[in-house]
Amino acid sequence: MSLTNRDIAQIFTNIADMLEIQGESKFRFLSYRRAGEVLGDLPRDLRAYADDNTLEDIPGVGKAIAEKIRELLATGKLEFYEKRKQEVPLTLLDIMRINGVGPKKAKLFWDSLNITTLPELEESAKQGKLRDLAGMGAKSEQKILEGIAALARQTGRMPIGKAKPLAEAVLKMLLDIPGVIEGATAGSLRRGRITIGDVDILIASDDAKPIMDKFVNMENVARVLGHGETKSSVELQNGLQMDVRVLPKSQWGTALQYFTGSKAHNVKIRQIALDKGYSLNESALSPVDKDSNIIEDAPKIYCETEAQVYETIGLPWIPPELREDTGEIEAARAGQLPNLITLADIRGDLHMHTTWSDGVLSTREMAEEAKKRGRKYIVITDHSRSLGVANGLSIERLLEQQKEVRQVNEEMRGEIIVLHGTEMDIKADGTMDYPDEILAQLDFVIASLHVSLNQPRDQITQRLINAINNPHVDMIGHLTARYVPDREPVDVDMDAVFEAATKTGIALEINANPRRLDLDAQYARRAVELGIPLAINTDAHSAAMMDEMPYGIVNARRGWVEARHVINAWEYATFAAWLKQRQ
DNA sequence: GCCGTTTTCGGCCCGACTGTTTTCAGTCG
Repeated sequence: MSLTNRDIAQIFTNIADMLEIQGESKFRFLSYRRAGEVLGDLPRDLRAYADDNTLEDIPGVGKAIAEKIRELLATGKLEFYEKRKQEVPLTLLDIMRINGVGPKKAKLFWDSLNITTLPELEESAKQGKLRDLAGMGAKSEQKILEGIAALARQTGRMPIGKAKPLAEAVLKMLLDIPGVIEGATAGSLRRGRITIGDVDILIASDDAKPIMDKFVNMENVARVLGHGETKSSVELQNGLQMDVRVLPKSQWGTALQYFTGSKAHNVKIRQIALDKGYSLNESALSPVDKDSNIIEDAPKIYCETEAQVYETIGLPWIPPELREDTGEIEAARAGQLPNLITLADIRGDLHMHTTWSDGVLSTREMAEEAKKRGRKYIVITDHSRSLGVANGLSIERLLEQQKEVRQVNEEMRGEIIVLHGTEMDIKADGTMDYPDEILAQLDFVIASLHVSLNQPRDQITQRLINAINNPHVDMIGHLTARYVPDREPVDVDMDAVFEAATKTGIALEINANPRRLDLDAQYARRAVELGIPLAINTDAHSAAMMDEMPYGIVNARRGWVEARHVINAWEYATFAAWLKQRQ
């Protein structure tokens, strides 16, 4: 079993934690942490970079880390890591997951009480052994017990589809407080990440106290983690952590920029600010001298908008979805930021289900709902015959359905165009679920993986390539079949899939369902680079799911996708012409 | 350990909050 990018990323993250516990140079362990962050989200397998000799082109990867990646790929092990594990127990890293416990505390417990695991720590806390340690007290001990209990409640990062509605409800409540001028969610939610670690809410107001008080007293709060004058943190009953910060409107731009992140993006932005003669923090840009010390009596620059912040340091405003330090700052400098797609660009929806298979609305109802949402054209794509659990259509029912779709299309002429297609299964043996002569009668054919998702990489890859090479298949649906957070993506050679897709001109889907968001952003970006057309579809099984399109848009924006890359952002005539030249 | 439109050496972001403290260290984002 070879190591995945995520396996390798985790090893570097662990090394970072270990080095931090050991009191290594800050910049050294930060380098490993950065490598861990970058490697988990790469569009290609590390092996491919190693084969191309381009490991060191990856930002955050230099000579030393590239060498370690090569060792891991070649041997499956890393001598450096094995040695560290001898020195720092791996279980000590679990202790650092407790809110309020960092490397210093972990080391303190280990050194003084020989604690290396969570259960040991819990036991010691219960026995009151922690309170007498240097810098500890009864209160800290209690917090550790609460933190351990919270850890058990948490199930890791929350899918954006769950976190976003919660965050927006809280934001709405806070916006109703008298004196509040403006409010927004920041952090990874604003950047549109697929999972959210905690929610950051910013409020512009001159009177923070009522906001702080209302926030920590919300009824779904399980635990108050902090309650300060301008900043408070709570843990909700479902385990989600939420932070609220209040600031004057005059500082809105710097604060929003600061708290949107990402950390890597901001580190670079602040460096650029320093080069321009300013120290940038969440409240202002402060002029500095040549030693980067703030000039006390020089006037600070306050920014009400983010655009002013970027402008002051000589850059155009960078959309939040791009702020991951994966080339957006260089692109901004060169005046080559992409013109990212927006929800308003979407004209069609090419993937949806009806009561013919496992949807809850009829063809006509889906068409009406799509029209309400401004779609100009849709494709009805129910499941194919082998997917019994989803009431997949036999060939007879498929052809019968076509008559109905044609009729609805006729009835709604001038309102919306309704096409007939299928979401066909790519079967476990790699064959397609309908014969070619049937597929030829459909307007649009999606091929998707739904079964035997645990097959080995070669088999999964071959199944996808078979579908891509079928001349009737127009798009691959939710390519990796992942489900956030409980189902991992299939094990697939994406380079091989992309290569096949490039040859046939097939489209790849960005499924907008917030549990899927598949293709993931880094793959969407790679598809754009390779000239592979994309489609952003809701895969709606109901009217409500049609409203999930914004999740797909945000994910596409994270992948640097522009409207011109997206076939269902095209005018119908353009889309139809594309379909025709495929046939 | 990484990185370079001043640098291949010498930098590397910054403030709020908490709990323990009589002035600050640790954690977090």
